[in-house]
Amino acid sequence: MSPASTIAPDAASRAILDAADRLFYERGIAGVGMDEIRDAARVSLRRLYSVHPSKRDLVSAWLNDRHTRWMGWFTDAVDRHAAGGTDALVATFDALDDWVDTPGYRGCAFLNSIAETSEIDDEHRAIVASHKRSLVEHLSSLAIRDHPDAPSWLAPAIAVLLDGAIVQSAVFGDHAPISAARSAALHLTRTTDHS
Amino acid sequence: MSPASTIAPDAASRAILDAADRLFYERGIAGVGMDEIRDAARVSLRRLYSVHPSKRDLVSAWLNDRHTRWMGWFTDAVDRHAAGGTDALVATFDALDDWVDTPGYRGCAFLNSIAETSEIDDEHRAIVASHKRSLVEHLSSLAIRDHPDAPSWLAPAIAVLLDGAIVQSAVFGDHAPISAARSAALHLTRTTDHS
DNA sequence: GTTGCGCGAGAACGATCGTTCTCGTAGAGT
DNA sequence: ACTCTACGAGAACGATCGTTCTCGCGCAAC
Repeated sequence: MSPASTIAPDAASRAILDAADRLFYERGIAGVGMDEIRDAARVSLRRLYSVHPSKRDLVSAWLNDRHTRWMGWFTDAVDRHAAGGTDALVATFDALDDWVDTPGYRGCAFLNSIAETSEIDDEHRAIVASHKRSLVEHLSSLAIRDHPDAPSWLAPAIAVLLDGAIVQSAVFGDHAPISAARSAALHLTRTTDHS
Repeated sequence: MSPASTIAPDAASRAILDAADRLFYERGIAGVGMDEIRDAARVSLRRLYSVHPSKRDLVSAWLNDRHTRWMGWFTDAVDRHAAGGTDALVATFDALDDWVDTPGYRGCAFLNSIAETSEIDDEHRAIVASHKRSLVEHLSSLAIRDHPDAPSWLAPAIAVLLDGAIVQSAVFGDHAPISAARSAALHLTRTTDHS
């Protein structure tokens, strides 16, 4: 099937997406050339372009891949922190706390990618919007489960707090915004339950 | 002093910063070339570089200029909306509502500028961090004035809600995140006063 | 064994862009 | 009037980068 000297196609695809994830996230989309993706993924430029015919296509594939991986990590981390008894909506900020400590933390890759592209990139915008929408939906399901009598704005407000804490912790480089957001979330979940 | 065929130096500086503001904000820093700044500002490339010796220098000057102008607009808008009797901290979201309706709204220029530069730009990061810090400080002064007994995390939490609402309204293109954030802010200001 | 196809390595191409240089000219000082 | 300076217009340069092309080799089919 495939010659021994070349990597299997699916392994190459995985390596490409991994390389794109690391490089695009740490240095921005415009700051990384296709040749750097090639070097990091250990594939030829020819194969890179045969899998992703353009950089925009690669960026779309990267965003889609990161969406599923990030959501998986996020739900796991929230479950883990909520296992101790803390409210799941509040535990989202504990998960965020873990993330910020990761070396190379640069905020939300989706928000960053939108910020650096001009208005022309409709496809990337759509992916980012759908990512944020599914985040809000996940928080809504948590809210309905744990706070069925809370007002309908609770989950969207938690989502706003989350995104705000993500970007501010990236700007300031510390955990202060997260802890303020967590305090607000704790207060909200405790005082809006039967209203 | 200055020949009739050339614009006065200070007027040229103003025109350059105005052009930079419109173009950089709408299309991103990397998406705008120096020649487009020149065309929009109606100056020569030579004068542009004599005022700002590099694009990074121009970006720094633009960020500093936008900081003072944005803070002026923001405090005015908050005062205007708070004049009707609404809490000043809550009125910040009414000001944000006005902003989002502005044609060409693309979120926070400072967050966008950080998102598109790699880690190398220490100067830009410092300007953005100081901008956000003075925003938090302004909110803190409002909180101390109107809610002296509120917990210390109230103002930072409002700041997180503000930034989250700014970026989410840019991503979704609607006012829903702002209204959710406003509801949360209203609830927080009403229920944390004597604790 | 020979032919042909597919792929990796990397050169090459074309566009973009930040920055500098050249040239022509118009005004100021004397 | 002459000269010198300063400036605008725009060409030019060099670097970067997305994308494609060329070359050469190795595996496979017959």
